[in-house]
Amino acid sequence: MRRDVFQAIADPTRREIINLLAEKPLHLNAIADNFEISRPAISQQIKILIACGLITVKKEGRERYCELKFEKLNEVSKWVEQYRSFWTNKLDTLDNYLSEKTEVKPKTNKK
Amino acid sequence: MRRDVFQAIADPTRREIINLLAEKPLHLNAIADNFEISRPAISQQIKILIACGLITVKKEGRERYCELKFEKLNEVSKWVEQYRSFWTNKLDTLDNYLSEKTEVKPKTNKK
DNA sequence: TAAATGCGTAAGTGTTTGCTTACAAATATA
DNA sequence: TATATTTGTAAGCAAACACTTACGCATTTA
Repeated sequence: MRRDVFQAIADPTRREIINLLAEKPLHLNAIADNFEISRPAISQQIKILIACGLITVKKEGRERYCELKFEKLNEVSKWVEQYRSFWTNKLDTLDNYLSEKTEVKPKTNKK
Repeated sequence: MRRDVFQAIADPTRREIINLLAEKPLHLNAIADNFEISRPAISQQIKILIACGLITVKKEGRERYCELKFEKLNEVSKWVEQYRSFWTNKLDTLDNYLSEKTEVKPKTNKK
Protein backbone atom coordinates (compact mmCIF):
# COMPACT_ATOMS: atom_id res chain seq x y z
CA MET A 1 0.00 0.00 0.00
CA ARG A 2 1.58 3.22 -1.19
CA ARG A 3 1.55 5.99 1.39
CA ASP A 4 3.14 9.14 0.10
CA VAL A 5 2.03 12.74 0.19
CA PHE A 6 1.15 12.83 -3.50
CA GLN A 7 -1.25 9.98 -3.13
CA ALA A 8 -2.62 11.49 0.07
CA ILE A 9 -3.54 14.82 -1.48
CA ALA A 10 -5.07 13.20 -4.54
CA ASP A 11 -8.36 12.75 -2.75
CA PRO A 12 -10.64 15.83 -2.49
CA THR A 13 -11.91 14.85 0.95
CA ARG A 14 -8.39 14.58 2.30
CA ARG A 15 -7.48 17.96 0.80
CA GLU A 16 -10.54 19.41 2.50
CA ILE A 17 -9.47 17.90 5.80
CA ILE A 18 -6.06 19.47 5.33
CA ASN A 19 -7.76 22.76 4.67
CA LEU A 20 -9.76 22.52 7.86
CA LEU A 21 -6.76 21.61 9.96
CA ALA A 22 -4.77 24.45 8.45
CA GLU A 23 -6.89 26.82 10.46
CA LYS A 24 -6.67 24.98 13.75
CA PRO A 25 -6.32 21.47 15.19
CA LEU A 26 -9.58 19.60 15.47
CA HIS A 27 -10.70 16.36 17.00
CA LEU A 28 -12.14 13.69 14.79
CA ASN A 29 -15.84 14.36 15.27
CA ALA A 30 -15.31 18.06 14.70
CA ILE A 31 -13.74 17.20 11.38
CA ALA A 32 -16.48 14.73 10.50
CA ASP A 33 -19.11 17.40 11.14
CA ASN A 34 -17.94 19.14 7.97
CA PHE A 35 -18.70 16.19 5.73
CA GLU A 36 -21.63 14.19 4.56
CA ILE A 37 -19.85 10.89 4.78
CA SER A 38 -19.80 8.75 7.89
CA ARG A 39 -17.53 9.20 10.87
CA PRO A 40 -15.62 5.94 10.23
CA ALA A 41 -14.97 7.09 6.67
CA ILE A 42 -13.31 10.21 8.02
CA SER A 43 -11.43 8.11 10.53
CA GLN A 44 -9.99 6.07 7.68
CA GLN A 45 -8.98 9.15 5.74
CA ILE A 46 -7.28 10.52 8.84
CA LYS A 47 -5.44 7.24 9.17
CA ILE A 48 -4.02 7.72 5.70
CA LEU A 49 -2.97 11.28 6.47
CA ILE A 50 -1.23 10.05 9.61
CA ALA A 51 0.46 7.22 7.73
CA CYS A 52 2.08 9.58 5.26
CA GLY A 53 3.07 12.06 7.96
CA LEU A 54 0.70 14.86 7.05
CA ILE A 55 -0.95 14.99 10.45
CA THR A 56 -0.17 13.98 13.99
CA VAL A 57 -2.59 13.16 16.76
CA LYS A 58 -2.67 14.25 20.36
CA LYS A 59 -4.79 12.30 22.77
CA GLU A 60 -6.81 14.44 25.15
CA GLY A 61 -9.17 12.46 27.30
CA ARG A 62 -11.35 10.56 24.92
CA GLU A 63 -10.76 13.01 22.12
CA ARG A 64 -7.99 12.83 19.54
CA TYR A 65 -6.77 16.18 18.29
CA CYS A 66 -5.46 16.15 14.76
CA GLU A 67 -2.74 18.60 13.89
CA LEU A 68 -1.53 19.37 10.40
CA LYS A 69 2.19 18.97 9.73
CA PHE A 70 2.46 21.74 7.18
CA GLU A 71 6.11 21.10 6.47
CA LYS A 72 5.27 17.70 5.03
CA LEU A 73 3.74 19.58 2.12
CA ASN A 74 7.25 20.68 1.27
CA GLU A 75 7.72 17.45 -0.63
CA VAL A 76 4.97 18.45 -3.00
CA SER A 77 6.20 21.99 -3.17
CA LYS A 78 9.73 20.97 -4.03
CA TRP A 79 8.54 18.67 -6.77
CA VAL A 80 6.24 21.16 -8.43
CA GLU A 81 8.45 24.20 -8.01
CA GLN A 82 11.32 22.59 -9.88
CA TYR A 83 9.26 23.16 -13.01
CA ARG A 84 8.15 26.67 -12.22
CA SER A 85 10.81 28.43 -14.25
CA PHE A 86 9.47 26.79 -17.38
CA TRP A 87 5.93 27.96 -17.10
CA THR A 88 6.72 31.37 -15.65
CA ASN A 89 9.32 32.13 -18.31
CA LYS A 90 7.03 30.95 -21.01
CA LEU A 91 3.90 32.72 -19.88
CA ASP A 92 5.51 35.69 -18.24
CA THR A 93 3.39 35.27 -15.14
CA LEU A 94 6.42 35.76 -12.96
CA ASP A 95 5.12 39.07 -11.73
CA ASN A 96 1.82 37.56 -10.70
CA TYR A 97 3.64 34.78 -8.94
CA LEU A 98 5.87 37.11 -7.02
CA SER A 99 3.07 39.38 -5.94
CA GLU A 100 1.04 36.37 -4.86
CA LYS A 101 3.93 35.03 -2.88
CA THR A 102 4.53 38.37 -1.23
CA GLU A 103 1.19 38.08 0.47
CA VAL A 104 2.16 34.98 2.35
CA LYS A 105 5.92 35.43 2.52
CA PRO A 106 6.82 39.12 2.67
CA LYS A 107 10.51 38.53 3.35
CA THR A 108 11.44 37.53 -0.18
CA ASN A 109 14.42 39.88 -0.30
CA LYS A 110 16.03 38.89 2.94
CA LYS A 111 18.89 41.16 3.93
CA MET B 1 -14.05 9.38 -13.64
CA ARG B 2 -12.17 12.12 -11.84
CA ARG B 3 -9.48 13.76 -13.95
CA ASP B 4 -7.75 16.51 -12.08
CA VAL B 5 -4.09 17.36 -11.75
CA PHE B 6 -3.86 16.14 -8.16
CA GLN B 7 -5.05 12.72 -9.12
CA ALA B 8 -2.79 12.74 -12.16
CA ILE B 9 0.41 13.40 -10.25
CA ALA B 10 -0.45 10.86 -7.58
CA ASP B 11 1.01 8.06 -9.66
CA PRO B 12 4.82 7.69 -9.65
CA THR B 13 4.91 6.58 -13.27
CA ARG B 14 3.01 9.65 -14.37
CA ARG B 15 5.30 11.91 -12.36
CA GLU B 16 8.25 10.25 -14.06
CA ILE B 17 6.67 10.87 -17.45
CA ILE B 18 6.24 14.51 -16.52
CA ASN B 19 9.87 14.59 -15.53
CA LEU B 20 10.94 13.19 -18.87
CA LEU B 21 8.79 15.59 -20.83
CA ALA B 22 10.09 18.51 -18.80
CA GLU B 23 13.37 18.13 -20.62
CA LYS B 24 11.94 17.87 -24.10
CA PRO B 25 8.88 16.64 -25.98
CA LEU B 26 8.97 12.95 -26.78
CA HIS B 27 6.88 10.59 -28.82
CA LEU B 28 5.16 7.71 -27.15
CA ASN B 29 7.68 4.96 -27.80
CA ALA B 30 10.52 7.17 -26.67
CA ILE B 31 8.69 7.62 -23.40
CA ALA B 32 7.93 3.94 -23.08
CA ASP B 33 11.62 3.10 -23.54
CA ASN B 34 12.24 4.54 -20.09
CA PHE B 35 9.92 2.13 -18.34
CA GLU B 36 9.64 -1.56 -17.69
CA ILE B 37 5.92 -1.64 -18.19
CA SER B 38 4.30 -2.24 -21.56
CA ARG B 39 3.76 0.34 -24.27
CA PRO B 40 -0.05 0.25 -23.94
CA ALA B 41 0.31 0.89 -20.22
CA ILE B 42 2.24 4.06 -21.01
CA SER B 43 -0.33 4.96 -23.63
CA GLN B 44 -3.03 4.79 -20.99
CA GLN B 45 -1.06 6.93 -18.58
CA ILE B 46 -0.51 9.48 -21.32
CA LYS B 47 -4.22 9.46 -21.96
CA ILE B 48 -4.83 10.44 -18.35
CA LEU B 49 -2.25 13.21 -18.54
CA ILE B 50 -3.94 14.52 -21.67
CA ALA B 51 -7.39 14.33 -20.09
CA CYS B 52 -6.40 16.54 -17.19
CA GLY B 53 -4.56 18.98 -19.44
CA LEU B 54 -1.03 18.24 -18.32
CA ILE B 55 0.21 17.35 -21.79
CA THR B 56 -0.77 18.00 -25.36
CA VAL B 57 -0.01 15.90 -28.40
CA LYS B 58 1.28 16.88 -31.81
CA LYS B 59 0.87 14.43 -34.64
CA GLU B 60 3.93 14.06 -36.85
CA GLY B 61 3.60 11.32 -39.39
CA ARG B 62 2.87 8.21 -37.46
CA GLU B 63 4.45 9.57 -34.33
CA ARG B 64 2.69 11.52 -31.61
CA TYR B 65 4.83 14.04 -29.81
CA CYS B 66 3.85 14.66 -26.23
CA GLU B 67 4.48 18.07 -24.83
CA LEU B 68 4.25 19.04 -21.20
CA LYS B 69 1.96 21.93 -20.29
CA PHE B 70 3.98 23.17 -17.36
CA GLU B 71 1.53 25.88 -16.47
CA LYS B 72 -1.07 23.28 -15.59
CA LEU B 73 1.08 22.50 -12.56
CA ASN B 74 0.15 25.92 -11.29
CA GLU B 75 -3.02 24.45 -9.83
CA VAL B 76 -0.96 22.27 -7.56
CA SER B 77 1.47 25.06 -6.83
CA LYS B 78 -1.28 27.45 -5.83
CA TRP B 79 -2.86 24.92 -3.53
CA VAL B 80 0.31 23.95 -1.73
CA GLU B 81 1.84 27.42 -1.55
CA GLN B 82 -1.15 28.80 0.31
CA TYR B 83 0.16 26.86 3.30
CA ARG B 84 3.81 27.75 2.89
CA SER B 85 3.87 30.62 5.37
CA PHE B 86 2.89 28.21 8.13
CA TRP B 87 5.70 25.78 7.71
CA THR B 88 8.39 28.29 6.76
CA ASN B 89 7.62 30.52 9.70
CA LYS B 90 7.50 27.59 12.03
CA LEU B 91 10.61 25.76 10.93
CA ASP B 92 12.66 28.62 9.56
CA THR B 93 13.52 26.66 6.45
CA LEU B 94 13.07 29.76 4.36
CA ASP B 95 16.74 29.93 3.57
CA ASN B 96 16.81 26.37 2.31
CA TYR B 97 13.79 27.04 0.20
CA LEU B 98 15.27 30.14 -1.37
CA SER B 99 18.62 28.51 -2.13
CA GLU B 100 16.85 25.55 -3.64
CA LYS B 101 14.77 27.80 -5.81
CA THR B 102 17.85 29.69 -6.96
CA GLU B 103 19.17 26.54 -8.58
CA VAL B 104 16.29 26.20 -10.95
CA LYS B 105 15.32 29.82 -11.31
CA PRO B 106 18.45 31.98 -11.16
CA LYS B 107 16.70 35.15 -12.16
CA THR B 108 14.89 35.64 -8.88
CA ASN B 109 16.08 39.20 -8.57
CA LYS B 110 15.26 40.34 -12.03
CA LYS B 111 16.51 43.84 -12.80
C1' DT C 1 -21.99 2.07 38.58
C1' DA C 2 -24.75 2.74 34.42
C1' DA C 3 -25.20 5.40 30.38
C1' DA C 4 -23.25 8.40 26.99
C1' DT C 5 -19.47 9.94 24.16
C1' DG C 6 -15.42 9.63 21.09
C1' DC C 7 -13.04 6.77 18.51
C1' DG C 8 -10.74 2.61 15.95
C1' DT C 9 -11.34 -1.23 13.23
C1' DA C 10 -13.25 -5.42 11.05
C1' DA C 11 -16.02 -7.11 7.34
C1' DG C 12 -18.44 -6.43 3.19
C1' DT C 13 -19.28 -3.99 -1.24
C1' DG C 14 -19.13 -1.48 -5.55
C1' DT C 15 -15.90 1.27 -8.19
C1' DT C 16 -11.51 2.65 -9.80
C1' DT C 17 -6.85 1.82 -10.96
C1' DG C 18 -2.97 0.01 -13.44
C1' DC C 19 -1.49 -3.41 -15.72
C1' DT C 20 -1.58 -7.28 -19.34
C1' DT C 21 -2.39 -9.45 -24.11
C1' DA C 22 -4.65 -9.13 -28.46
C1' DC C 23 -6.10 -6.71 -32.19
C1' DA C 24 -6.82 -2.95 -35.58
C1' DA C 25 -5.87 1.44 -37.89
C1' DA C 26 -2.71 4.76 -39.87
C1' DT C 27 1.62 5.87 -41.78
C1' DA C 28 6.27 4.92 -43.55
C1' DT C 29 9.51 1.96 -45.96
C1' DA C 30 11.12 -2.03 -48.88
C1' DT D 1 2.16 -3.41 -53.10
C1' DA D 2 3.71 -5.99 -49.17
C1' DT D 3 5.83 -5.25 -44.83
C1' DA D 4 7.28 -2.81 -40.82
C1' DT D 5 6.47 0.82 -37.48
C1' DT D 6 3.79 3.74 -34.31
C1' DT D 7 -0.08 4.13 -31.97
C1' DG D 8 -4.98 3.58 -29.83
C1' DT D 9 -8.11 0.74 -27.67
C1' DA D 10 -10.83 -3.31 -26.13
C1' DA D 11 -11.17 -7.03 -22.82
C1' DG D 12 -9.79 -9.20 -18.75
C1' DC D 13 -7.88 -9.23 -14.15
C1' DA D 14 -5.93 -8.49 -9.53
C1' DA D 15 -5.27 -4.98 -6.33
C1' DA D 16 -6.37 -0.67 -4.26
C1' DC D 17 -9.79 2.66 -2.94
C1' DA D 18 -13.65 4.83 -0.59
C1' DC D 19 -17.36 4.00 1.43
C1' DT D 20 -20.92 1.48 4.56
C1' DT D 21 -22.71 -0.99 8.90
C1' DA D 22 -21.62 -3.34 13.06
C1' DC D 23 -19.10 -3.84 16.94
C1' DG D 24 -15.94 -3.06 20.85
C1' DC D 25 -12.94 -0.35 23.80
C1' DA D 26 -11.71 3.84 26.56
C1' DT D 27 -13.16 7.70 28.89
C1' DT D 28 -16.34 10.92 30.69
C1' DT D 29 -20.68 12.09 32.82
C1' DA D 30 -25.12 11.28 35.33
